[in-house]
Amino acid sequence: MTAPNGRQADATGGDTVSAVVRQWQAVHPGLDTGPMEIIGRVNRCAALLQQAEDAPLRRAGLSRPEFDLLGALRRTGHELTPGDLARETFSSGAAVTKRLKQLTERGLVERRGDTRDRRVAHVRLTDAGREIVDGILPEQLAYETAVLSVLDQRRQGELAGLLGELLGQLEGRLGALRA
Amino acid sequence: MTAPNGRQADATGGDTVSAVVRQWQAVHPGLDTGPMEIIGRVNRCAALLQQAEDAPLRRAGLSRPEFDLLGALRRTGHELTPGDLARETFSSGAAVTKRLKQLTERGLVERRGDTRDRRVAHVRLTDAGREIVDGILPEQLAYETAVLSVLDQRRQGELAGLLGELLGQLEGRLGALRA
DNA sequence: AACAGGTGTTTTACCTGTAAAAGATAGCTG
DNA sequence: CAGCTATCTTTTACAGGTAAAACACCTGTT
Repeated sequence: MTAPNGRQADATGGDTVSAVVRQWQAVHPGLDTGPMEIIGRVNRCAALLQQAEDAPLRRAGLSRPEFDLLGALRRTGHELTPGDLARETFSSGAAVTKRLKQLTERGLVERRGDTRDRRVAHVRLTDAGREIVDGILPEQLAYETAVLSVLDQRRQGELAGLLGELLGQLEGRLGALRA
Repeated sequence: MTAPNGRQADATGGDTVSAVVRQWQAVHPGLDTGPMEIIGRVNRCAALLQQAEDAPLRRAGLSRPEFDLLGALRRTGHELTPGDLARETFSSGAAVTKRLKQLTERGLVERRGDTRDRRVAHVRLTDAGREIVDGILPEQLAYETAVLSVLDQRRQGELAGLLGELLGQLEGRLGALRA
């Protein structure tokens, strides 16, 4: 039970999180460690997936946040303001400013000022920008498909569904809880 | 369908990820967006949960990485070297060094050199360190329980199980895929 | 018209993480 | 035992994010 070297054992106890949970149980018996089994795993999956995920992006010299920004422009299909991009990519305005600076220098996006309201800028993909997104996306998705293929199709569907429910609820209520 | 303001609609389409997927489908019809529905959601859930999760920690003036480090010491129950801590918390050695510096200054951990091998250090919790972990952990878990309660018990179990399977596979194979 | 307050964006100062190199030490090998 | 290589940890240089302040500009009010 006390997994000697940190090596994994069977199905439900095969990840590092369950080993951590076992350790906590030994130190604080009876502790309700239920949340860890979800939150701990979500965090760890996110970390591992991002690491793996970045491989195809790196080849194009893009970080994931940069790709997210370009992707937002591509999938909406129209110009977005820096503020829109911040909302769309869930990052701060300041972060968007910095990324836009670099992406503009690399010629992947262009900006123009609004004619009516001179505070706002409109950002759009250049041809090079659109090409790079369209080139990477399929590779990216293929790579992700390969990574996820460790789970059979049915489980992938279940997982996607459950995560969607959780995320929908969190997005709706988190503001409420935080207040 | 094109959700006007970014507001969510029904059950399976209620999160931002499904809105993003719909946008991609409109631009690249037929694209296999399956992976996004898992990976995108995992990433976004992780981001939201961490944000929410930190609330009880902040009251104790700890960041999550700091708490993870202290937690590793607490749950293993014995001294760990910086290298052990890096492995245990999935962070780089350099990051551990920095965190240890701060935690030592705050009197939450102590270090002593190894007598045999003078390269290695051994880190342990001080009484104050142990108390802070034991004080926060229940609050932390209670908070997480509340956040997750948007999902009923059965779904939480299913989700934990699926994530465990995925994580177990990823931890086992990711090294292999990366090679 | 002047201004008060609000909004969109950028700047500043700072904090934390990383990769790569440096530093220090162990332990094998000829 | 001198030297080589491997290991553990820290340092350095730097990239990238954030919060808060600063800017620039709009808009409704008086």
